[in-house]
Amino acid sequence: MKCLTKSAEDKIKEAAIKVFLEKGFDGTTTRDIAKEAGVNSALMNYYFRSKEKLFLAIFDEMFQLFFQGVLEIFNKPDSLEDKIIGMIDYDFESCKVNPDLTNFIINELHRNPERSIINYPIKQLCDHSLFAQQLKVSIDEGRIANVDIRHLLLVMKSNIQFLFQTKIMTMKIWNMTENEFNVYADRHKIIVKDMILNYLFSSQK
Amino acid sequence: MKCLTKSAEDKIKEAAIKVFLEKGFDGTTTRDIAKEAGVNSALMNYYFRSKEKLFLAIFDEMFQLFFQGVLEIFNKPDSLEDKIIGMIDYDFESCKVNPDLTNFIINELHRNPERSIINYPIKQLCDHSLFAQQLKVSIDEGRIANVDIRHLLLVMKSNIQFLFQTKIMTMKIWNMTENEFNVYADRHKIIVKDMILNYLFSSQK
DNA sequence: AACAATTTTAATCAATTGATTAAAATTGTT
DNA sequence: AACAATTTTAATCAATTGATTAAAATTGTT
Repeated sequence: MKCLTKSAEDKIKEAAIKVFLEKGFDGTTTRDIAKEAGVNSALMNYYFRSKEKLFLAIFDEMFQLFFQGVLEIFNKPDSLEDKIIGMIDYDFESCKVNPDLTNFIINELHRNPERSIINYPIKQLCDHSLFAQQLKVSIDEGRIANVDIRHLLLVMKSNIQFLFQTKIMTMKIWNMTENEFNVYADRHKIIVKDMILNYLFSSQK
Repeated sequence: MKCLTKSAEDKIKEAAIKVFLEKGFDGTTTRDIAKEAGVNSALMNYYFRSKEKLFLAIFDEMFQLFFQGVLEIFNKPDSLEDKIIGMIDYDFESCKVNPDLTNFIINELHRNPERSIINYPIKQLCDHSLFAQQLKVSIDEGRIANVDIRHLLLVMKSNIQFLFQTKIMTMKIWNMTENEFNVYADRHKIIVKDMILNYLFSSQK
């Protein structure tokens, strides 16, 4: 981003991110993307060769974004408890900023696992994280419940992501306004934090 | 289903359920459905008038199926604790039988909220359920944590549905086989049950 | 300024899509 | 059996889709 005017390639990529996330691969036409980018529709093929290649160019990036909260906090010098709280807060805010992301990742992986290739080494980054180490020590010392890191991460992600994934459904079912949903979501976050921390720290079994 | 041979209309509807759930509205062509049903592709329009009307004919039914576990257990004569366990078990098994359902409902509501109309009165059925009443009594008597039914239901659904929604992602990230995932899922169910019951029953606050 | 390389455009392509039509086949009723 | 109503079929439609092409415009280099 060293020039003031974005290159056509960047404009297409940014437009692709926006439209793909909104409508999914199947619901997106190459003309949608060109229009959103404000470029001639043949340019998409000039720079990216095909709709599928353009999709590939953005998918892994979006996948990384999906795990950014976890990854950023993994190696901070905070306590285990603070990290768990931090990850939940981070995911919560991310879902507000980027409401289509979770659905996009899950749906594309579900619809076309072969196309949606993941290059990002989550497992390695996780296994070698300070977080994993802190968790192991805490378990060994009997300070928290014996729970594998994969289950812990999933519980955190499930409760926040699903809350926002089902936002429209929730609003329809319970007759909520946008504001009422926000209150509901804030309350839910508190419950989820309590529930997870309570499970980990006060129920040695 | 009083005749041995299914009517074309039924065959189309069944095929529509299968294909729509697999590929979503955008990813499905009317020819896909006709082929799956084994009927001439013009028959779809003869019986349902359009792709969208056929979609509407199955969406509400699928939405109902999504909540079937909860609804079936709501008014059973079991204890609150048994019902919570029962709902988790039911959802867990449903996700195995119908792995596309959660994604379908969430994604279609997300993609096109206007098209995906919900007629099923979840709120009424919930508010007037024995479950809601049991929950209220237990809270009033101080036997469980003070948590609104909407949060409780969401926590149960989140942790099970998201587990299966992210099955492919989980298997890719952690390098799991199908069998390893099943072990992982079984273990996760136990953790989720423990966590929820523990939060409700042993942490009055 | 002259030229080559790169980028952008308008026009167009074949394939696919949701949908319609008119005729054919089947079914039910008298 | 004769007939009308219903169901099914093959053929076809216009619109949309991802992609290509050849020419035009722009940019960078000498």
